[in-house]
Amino acid sequence: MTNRVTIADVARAAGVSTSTVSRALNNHAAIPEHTRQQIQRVASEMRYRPDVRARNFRLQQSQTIATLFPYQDASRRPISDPFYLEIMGAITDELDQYGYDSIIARVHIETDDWCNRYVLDKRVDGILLIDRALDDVGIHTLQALDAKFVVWGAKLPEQTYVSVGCDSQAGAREAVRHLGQMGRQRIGFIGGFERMVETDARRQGYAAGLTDCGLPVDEALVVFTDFTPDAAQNAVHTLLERAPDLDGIFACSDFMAVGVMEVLRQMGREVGREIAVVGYDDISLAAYCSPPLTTIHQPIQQGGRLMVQKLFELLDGQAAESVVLPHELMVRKSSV
Amino acid sequence: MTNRVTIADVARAAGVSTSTVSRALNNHAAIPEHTRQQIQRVASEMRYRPDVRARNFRLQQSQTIATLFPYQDASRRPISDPFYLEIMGAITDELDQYGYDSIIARVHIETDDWCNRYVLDKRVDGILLIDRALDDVGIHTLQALDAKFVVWGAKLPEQTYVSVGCDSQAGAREAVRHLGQMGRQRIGFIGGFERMVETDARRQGYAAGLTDCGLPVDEALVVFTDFTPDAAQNAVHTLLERAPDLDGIFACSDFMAVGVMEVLRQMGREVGREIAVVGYDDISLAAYCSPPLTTIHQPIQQGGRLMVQKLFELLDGQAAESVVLPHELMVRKSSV
DNA sequence: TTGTAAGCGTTATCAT
DNA sequence: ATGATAACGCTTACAA
Repeated sequence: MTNRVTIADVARAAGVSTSTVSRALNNHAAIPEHTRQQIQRVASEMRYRPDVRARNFRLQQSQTIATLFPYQDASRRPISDPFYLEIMGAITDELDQYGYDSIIARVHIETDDWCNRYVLDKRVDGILLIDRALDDVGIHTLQALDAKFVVWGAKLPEQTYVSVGCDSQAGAREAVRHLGQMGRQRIGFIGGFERMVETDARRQGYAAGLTDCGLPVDEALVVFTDFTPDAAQNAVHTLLERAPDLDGIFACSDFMAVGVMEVLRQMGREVGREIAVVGYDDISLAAYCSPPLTTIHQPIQQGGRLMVQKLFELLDGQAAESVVLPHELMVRKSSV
Repeated sequence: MTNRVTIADVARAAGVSTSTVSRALNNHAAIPEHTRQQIQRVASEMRYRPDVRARNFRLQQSQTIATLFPYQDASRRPISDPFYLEIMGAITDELDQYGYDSIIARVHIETDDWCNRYVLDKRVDGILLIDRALDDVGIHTLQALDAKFVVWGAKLPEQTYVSVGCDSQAGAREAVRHLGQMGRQRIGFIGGFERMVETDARRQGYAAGLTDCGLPVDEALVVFTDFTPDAAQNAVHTLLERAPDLDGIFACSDFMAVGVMEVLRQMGREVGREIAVVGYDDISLAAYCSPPLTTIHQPIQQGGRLMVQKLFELLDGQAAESVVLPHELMVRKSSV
């Protein structure tokens, strides 16, 4: 209904062929300077804009990438998790620099039919996957399809694809070691879906941290649940039933940790003094909780940017390397 | 490099023409049941998938909508604001039901060149705009282009487009009235970019609420700043300098309110008793702050869903009506 | 009921 | 340096 001005209209107005217009507009070398400027002037006067659909179709590209957030029915980390949102923002901003659009969607972790939708249907040129399952069927399919994608997370031993992220195991280990150093003896673990890579790694790091401190690993102190403050609150009750002498909690995300702190407050247990709490992610609100939350900082902005850059290397036919980003323990009031 | 199976391949394999395949795959009425099934079987055996680019191009559609977040350089509400993220999640989920993709992007409030990118370039079929400026150039352009779009926010008096959202003025008024009823006398206002519609409306509601309570409106108690916790912290300092007897603060977003509470805590001022704080949005963390944050609840999920539905009505050629959603004062510990 | 052919708007090949 | 023309993969008149 609008934009009915096509390249043919411009060609007619400029008295040349569509090929010449196309070349002029794409700064083709064979077009002399003055012809190019002349055609570009006509085009802009006519308010001509190439139809990206036609262009992408012809060029067999999409100029779009998909940022996908896996979820699992039972333990569905909502897309409203601040960590997700922050990395989404970072990715979107970086993509914008490249003139690419970004599709955001949630995909079920147990299936790979979304690979069809995004890869086979040619909806996007590449995929950014935020987190993954231990034996991720979607990733297998992406590889089988020879799709270009980058995964958020640390590089796994046998990994044959590109990932960008922090070493969750090391981060969790450091968090728990910190709790131990503060004199905590009975430290609980609250994680998300057990089969997600990051949760699994943090679970291992938790155990390693306890061992580092000479503390026993008690399975009763490990709870897996939803990635939500609500679920985390229930987990706290469970933990306290199993271990009334609990004096420390390591939560797999700040989003959860916030719920943990709130329920403790409601129970009249002073966070920091009675029970220390450490989270993960260092979302922007972490420093503003009360008490401010001790957590493992992940360079989210940098990570998002890097994922995009790596993806473009892949799209460019290069062999990109995975990168493990540094994390940092942010000691705040919730644990001291 | 993959998916090189086109409709022509299927036609050849099935011994029919491409038109017949196309019709069979699109459940065209003229194709007899058994032929259809036969062709569909062949297609799925060959793992055929239509190229959405080609299909959309031919159909002159995009099957994609853009969810755009306006920002302004000076007062750039970051896309990481939990409210933005939550509504983005709601929209994305609803869009998924329709089989549509959602492009997420930030657009500068002072320009309208993004209209070219999304509308003229035919990148999307419609637009969801989250918030707007008082005299929004982008919206004017969208209307001039006859684009299909829905805006988040309450319906303005002269408004000739569709919007979905809560009545910010009424919400703010209620928030401030609540503070007044709790005996607060010196209530400050911390808002975002002054020329954004929602901030402006809340500013007006703030004044109305004060008047309702028989309190004077003091311009010195009104501060406009960035939509971030950091900025809100500075705003608190400003307010306290101007009015050391400040006993209440109404912040335009929970994201800001969290920063407000933290800085007050750092200053040793007890939130709730000494200074009451009320936020806006009721983001998922609001109930988990400490103290839990009194705020104006907006039905974000419902709002996102409704925006999508309204947009599809427009795309369908219908004349959709704006809808004002109910808000609700959530009284929590930060104000009592 | 099915096939032929045109066309969506662009770029690329091959001439000239 | 530029213009015809084909082609990208699909849908849809129009014919048969």
